[in-house]
Amino acid sequence: MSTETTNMRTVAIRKSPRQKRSQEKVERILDEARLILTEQGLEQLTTNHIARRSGMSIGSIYQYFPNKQSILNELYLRWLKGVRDVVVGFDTDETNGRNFYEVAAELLPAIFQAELHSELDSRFQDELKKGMALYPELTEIEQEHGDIIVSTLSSLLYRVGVHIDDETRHHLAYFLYMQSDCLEAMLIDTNCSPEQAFTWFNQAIHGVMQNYLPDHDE
Amino acid sequence: MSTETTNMRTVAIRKSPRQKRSQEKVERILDEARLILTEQGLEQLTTNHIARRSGMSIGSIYQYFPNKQSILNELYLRWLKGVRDVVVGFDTDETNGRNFYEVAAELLPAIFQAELHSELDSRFQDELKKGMALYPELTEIEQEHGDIIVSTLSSLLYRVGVHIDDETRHHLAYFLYMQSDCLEAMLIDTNCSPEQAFTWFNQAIHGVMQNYLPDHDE
Amino acid sequence: MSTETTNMRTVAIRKSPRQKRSQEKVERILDEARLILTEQGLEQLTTNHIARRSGMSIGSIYQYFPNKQSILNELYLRWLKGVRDVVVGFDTDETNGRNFYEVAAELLPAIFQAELHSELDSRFQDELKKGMALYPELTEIEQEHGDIIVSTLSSLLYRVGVHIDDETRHHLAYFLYMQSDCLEAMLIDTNCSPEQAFTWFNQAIHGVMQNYLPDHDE
Amino acid sequence: MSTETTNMRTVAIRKSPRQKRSQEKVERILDEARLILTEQGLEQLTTNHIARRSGMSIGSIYQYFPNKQSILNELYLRWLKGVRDVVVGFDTDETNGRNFYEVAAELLPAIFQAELHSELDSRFQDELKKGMALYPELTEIEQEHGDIIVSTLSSLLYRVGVHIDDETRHHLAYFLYMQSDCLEAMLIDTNCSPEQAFTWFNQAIHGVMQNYLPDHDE
DNA sequence: GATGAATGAGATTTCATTCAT
DNA sequence: AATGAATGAAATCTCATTCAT
Repeated sequence: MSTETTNMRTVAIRKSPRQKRSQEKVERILDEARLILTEQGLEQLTTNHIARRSGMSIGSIYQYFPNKQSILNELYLRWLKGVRDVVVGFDTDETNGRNFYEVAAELLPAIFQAELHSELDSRFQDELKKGMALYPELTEIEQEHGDIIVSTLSSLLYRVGVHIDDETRHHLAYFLYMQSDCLEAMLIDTNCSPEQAFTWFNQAIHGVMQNYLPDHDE
Repeated sequence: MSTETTNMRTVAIRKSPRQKRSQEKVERILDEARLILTEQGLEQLTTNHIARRSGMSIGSIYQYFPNKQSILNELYLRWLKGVRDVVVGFDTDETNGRNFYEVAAELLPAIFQAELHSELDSRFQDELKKGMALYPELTEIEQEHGDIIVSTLSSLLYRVGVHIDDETRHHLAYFLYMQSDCLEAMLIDTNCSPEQAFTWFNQAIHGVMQNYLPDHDE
Repeated sequence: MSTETTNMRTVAIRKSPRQKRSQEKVERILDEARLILTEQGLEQLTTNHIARRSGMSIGSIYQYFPNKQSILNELYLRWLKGVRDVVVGFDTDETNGRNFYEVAAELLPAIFQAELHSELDSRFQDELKKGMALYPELTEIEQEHGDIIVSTLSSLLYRVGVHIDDETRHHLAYFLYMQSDCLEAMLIDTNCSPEQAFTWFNQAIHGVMQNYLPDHDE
Repeated sequence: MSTETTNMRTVAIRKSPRQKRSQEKVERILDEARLILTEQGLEQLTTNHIARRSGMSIGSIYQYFPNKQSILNELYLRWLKGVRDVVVGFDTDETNGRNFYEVAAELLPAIFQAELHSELDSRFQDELKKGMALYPELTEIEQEHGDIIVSTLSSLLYRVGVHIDDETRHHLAYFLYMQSDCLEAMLIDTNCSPEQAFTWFNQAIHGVMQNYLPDHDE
């Protein structure tokens, strides 16, 4: 009965919440779950707890979500979507031929903002990641998400003039994705000034990218 | 009831195991716990399970560890110590005045090797991360660990000639620490060749460090 | 707290469904319940399930039945009625003075046929028995049913000439009822040929009845 | 998710109760379960209920039985064993060549006594049978049991001189098994005198068996 | 010191039934 | 009459921890 063999459960939201009332309830559940995660951590995220705090009955929770994990799932999906939308938003013809460093200078802060609206969200994100460790399904979701991000970044690289073989470009995109992750960690975990951080990461990225870009610098 | 204050339990090992027998028991418990974690996952890591597999009684476990969490704690501490030792091992007078890039070229692979000895260890590490999801104390341990690593790297930076103000050097050390993390993720998650990855990360590090290092390159 | 007094709930059908529409709804509920029982088993027989499948609201179900149990009750009553009707159908003046063995030779197969119309019904019957396991009231219904059958058989015995004291005749009727049960079990559980089974049971019945019947055989 | 597909669970007793203490606990649990079944019926047989009534903690129940069903299982197994032992006890060379009716006259009351020690046991038996309807595993147990009984009876028939083909003799054994069941039902459900009942069933059996037995009667 | 039986809080989930709309 | 969202009691089972022996 190792984790790998956990039988796949349905984790989709139960009712397609067309009606406003239903939608509100779903939101209330998710909001409360997010608050518990942020304030008390994953261990305290029990179904009873969510019900009590959101002023609903435990039965109501199960009217909207088939099981506890699906709540975590939904939170995670929404979280990732925010980030993905930002990146995908840049993947248009308008980016074609633009200067990479300019695009990066816009993209990085945008991603950063999408991920972290507030300090609270950083705790929330941590707890979500913990949830990922526990529920393999969440990891799958993240992998898909990561694939999309990296593919999009790869496409972006092409648009700004990186015309190398697909595989290397893909790896390069992954490298950049990682850098944005690191930047985020640095801003969260240390009191380093954003300017300093941005400068360093730009230099780091520049150190690699200068070999792949046309000579915009001159 | 924020997580930090939730459990103020004692998680240190119970008896300073001076006697050889005691020490052996502690090791047996930890070994068995590691095996269960690696072979069967965190879900199967129950105190009863550990007791049965290690041929001891459940009561004996509690003679040496105040609670289950402290076992995970100890495992995690030892794991981190391995990595830390590598870094700290470079923090000697012998490093004074050495070329940074040379040191980095030795340090990065060493860290990488310390973290992942084998495939088994990667499973073990995953399960430890799950443990972190459930026991906030483990997260604290990791933070302390990170602090030590970063401090040591900062000290290393000084030794190789980065004589800037302490805070900035500390941040710079953090930046380097993150880069080693990224490198690891890249090698695990993609099929990028190690050479390629090492090249990129060296270039990235170089992009930043060249501004802080004396001109060794010439 | 003996079982008999545990639930003194109303289990009768709620409204005397004079109106055609109401009657139709009652039938729809019962039909759907029977289908669920046959196709999916007692575990899936939930009020929500019945409501969804019959295209009605859960509230409507409770308009026509005071509780879930009363639905099972009604199904069971109808089922038993089928068998009872067969037996009662023989309890008319036309049977007066007929040869017992002739009557028995008609009655036994008729009962058998009434109980088991098809394979589906055997599943349905099984699931009803599960229901009996959970709802003691169903057992009471079966007892009443048995009483009626036995009384009717007793009356039949009188009609064919068994003019012994009432109590003994009642017991004799019970004996015959049991024999039909055994015959059924034998035909279901073994691959014994119906002819063989009928022969044996006729011989068994004959062994007892010959002492109570006028000498038709000669 | 019909009953048939219920995944087979372990239903064996958990600890081989070598120690006296353990054995006593197992007995206490089973005794209390039997009492609940007899006094309150299958619906009231919950794990919490058993724990409370037996003055043990719910955890203790699960120390000795892996799940609720296994308790019912054990009760059923023990019950059946009593009956089986009686029948099998007759299946020795000493029975060879004995008069069938004599053997039957000893066997039937013996079976009857083994099944029903008291009035209470009849209710207990009823509830066990209900349990059978709910838990398919119990049905399997009963089928095996029935097979053993019938095979043994078939062997007995051979010993007393019924030398017909195996299949028919097997069916005949089944017929006799059913008759003992009926007799039991009659004595439980009606106030018919045991003498009367035994007489009838002997006559019934005689009606069939006279065709298969050597002429002991003369 | 060692044992392991006993404990019981607590987690997830179901589903009959109610009642405001 | 009809609806179906809301309720919450109740059921099964786990497992960290204690403590009498």
